[in-house]
Amino acid sequence: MQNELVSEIYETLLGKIGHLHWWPADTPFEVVVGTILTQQTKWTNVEKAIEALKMSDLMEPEKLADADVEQIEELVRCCGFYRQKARRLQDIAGFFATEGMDNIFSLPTDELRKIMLSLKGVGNETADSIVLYAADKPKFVIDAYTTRIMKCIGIEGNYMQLQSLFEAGLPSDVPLYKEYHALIVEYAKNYCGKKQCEDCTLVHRFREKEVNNG
DNA sequence: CGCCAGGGCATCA
DNA sequence: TGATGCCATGGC
Repeated sequence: MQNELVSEIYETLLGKIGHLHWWPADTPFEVVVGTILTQQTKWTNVEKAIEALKMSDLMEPEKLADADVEQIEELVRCCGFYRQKARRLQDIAGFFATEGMDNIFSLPTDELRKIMLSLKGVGNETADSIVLYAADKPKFVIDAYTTRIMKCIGIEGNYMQLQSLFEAGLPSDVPLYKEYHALIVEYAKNYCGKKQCEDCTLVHRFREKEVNNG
């Protein structure tokens, strides 16, 4: 039942928006940096900060870990919460510099997720974004947009419940997970206001289906 | 000027 | 488990 719904939403979004090439980055570590910086911030700000870090030759775990935190603060200031983010970035960089990113990313998916969650500044969404977009392992990312859209359609749940719902309704496929999450974000950004859903044709479509079915 | 952005954490009930 | 306040800059 709900498994079909998950697939149908994907097909609808894909037809409406088309394929996206999301989260372009030169290295997996750059993706990790992006997951922290993008928290509660627009991606255009993150691009500036990433570029600034690269210009300062800090886009490597060892170099970022050894940098002055004040310098990192200035480079990521445009992303907001810059004092927290600078310290958290440095902590994570230190972790990867010590453990070796290849070693960490070759761990089993669930183990990797747990380790990422143990880092300060890494919650459910950021951990899953790292697992999926940096380590290329199948974990479906749930964000505020996903929660909002599903609630509009009539399905509520906490993070893990929604993640289980999506993963149960889809083949365990990394490119699919990546694109689906990207489609949800792109759709919601343009069509779903925080309060009103009047322009949300996706919601209308599935509400009609629901009415017709029962 | 007010609102919100691809969250997470400490604190409290 | 769930709700609340806080972190903070930038764009519209």
